[in-house]
Amino acid sequence: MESLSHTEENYLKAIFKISERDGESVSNNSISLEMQTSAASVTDMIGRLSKKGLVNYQKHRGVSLTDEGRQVATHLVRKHRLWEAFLVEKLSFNWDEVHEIAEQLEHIRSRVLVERLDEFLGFPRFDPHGDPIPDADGNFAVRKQVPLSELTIGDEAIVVGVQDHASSFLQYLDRINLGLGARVKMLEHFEYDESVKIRQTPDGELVLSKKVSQNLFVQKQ
Amino acid sequence: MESLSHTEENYLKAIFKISERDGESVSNNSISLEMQTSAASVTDMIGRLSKKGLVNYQKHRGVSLTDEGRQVATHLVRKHRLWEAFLVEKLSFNWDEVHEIAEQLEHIRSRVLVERLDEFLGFPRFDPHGDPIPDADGNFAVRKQVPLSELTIGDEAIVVGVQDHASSFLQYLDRINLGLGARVKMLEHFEYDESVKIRQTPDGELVLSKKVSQNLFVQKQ
DNA sequence: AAATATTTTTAGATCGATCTAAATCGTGTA
DNA sequence: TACACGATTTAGATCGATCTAAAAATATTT
Repeated sequence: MESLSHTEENYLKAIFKISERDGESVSNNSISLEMQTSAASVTDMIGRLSKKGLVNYQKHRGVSLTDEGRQVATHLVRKHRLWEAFLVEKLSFNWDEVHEIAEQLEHIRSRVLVERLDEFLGFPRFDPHGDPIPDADGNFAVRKQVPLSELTIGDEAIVVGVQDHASSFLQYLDRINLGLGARVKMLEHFEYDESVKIRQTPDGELVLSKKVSQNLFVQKQ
Repeated sequence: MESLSHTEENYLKAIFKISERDGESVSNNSISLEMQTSAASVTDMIGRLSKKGLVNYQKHRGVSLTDEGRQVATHLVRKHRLWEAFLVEKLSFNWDEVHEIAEQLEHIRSRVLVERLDEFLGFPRFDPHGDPIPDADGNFAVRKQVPLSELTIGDEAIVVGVQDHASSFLQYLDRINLGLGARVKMLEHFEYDESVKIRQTPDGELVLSKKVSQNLFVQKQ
């Protein structure tokens, strides 16, 4: 396999991401949205990826990853998340600062580098945002997590991830001192605006908006 | 300054390298040789770099880096060598395995990443091959080093660098256990083939070919 | 089902990076 | 000095990645 361009890799990653969210078959439109590019460019690139056996494609029928395409995509996700872990754990970056840099680092080509990095980091299973780091075979750890908004009164849980990765959200969480690993207990749902009140043990009580509570993943205790 | 393509960066690095070796003004030919590309491509790229103010150029007159071009080039060298140090010091790569990977990593764009990496490595002043790592302002440490071949009988010295970076040379040095930091004493010059005999303290005596002794840098004690 | 809207593809262009082949420039030597 | 050779530039093409505008296909709505 001749090696892929950064662009081709980015398309594969986008298709992977969309099909995780919306199902196997992905529309041209959703790709052009995700990639911030024109539909015409997508059609063009899909043709090239199809010729290389990385996606299944018939005109007007949507596109899906082949096994090989999925493997490339998950390896990119693996690299991206390992680099994010490196930046946060070793170079003291904050979790809202690492995406852009990892977006570049994920294209570095060296199988042994990735495995050495994994080892250097102590084989982390989740990245700084709580997203699972796939293993070398592309398998993702699964965790029974739910949005914090879905806890019922009295439930106790631990914050394990975020749905939204926007800097502004991550910085907000820093500001209220609610990060991964925080222990929380659901105290109250307010019907009016669907906000919730929680107790963060041991700190104190917090009211979180609907948007915030839906974008935090927790694992029930 | 809009950011440069990898290709543009590679040209700047090549021009920097050649002008370090052969003097300020660099010929199209030497660039095409260094970059393994056609003379026509070089003319084309030189035009673009010139338009961006990174090189001084007049037709048929050779090319030289502007201050800005030199700054870009030294920053690339800085990144390359810091990443090499990282790969060897932190990820246990051997010194003959890191060039290719650093060649990719040097293009990662993030000023703060470079400074954090430098700090993480403890502000190393030399890379795993003994080459100086320029500081953030592009200044290179200078060291009064000479090729081992130039030592006179009785001179004692420490191996501080290599001229040739070829894997085969580095692996040969590993094989004979002569690495950076080795203490050596010049014992004898053989006129016949210009090989030399040295004592490596405390290990023992070694005969090195002309080629090897010319490609090892030492610092007299 | 027909009309309308949306999505996708095609056509045709541009731009960066590259090539080969041909033309031109510059220099050292006969 | 003029010629010839090597170095450099120009001309013209290709390829990947992108765009806009127009055409075609599909989906939705009345």
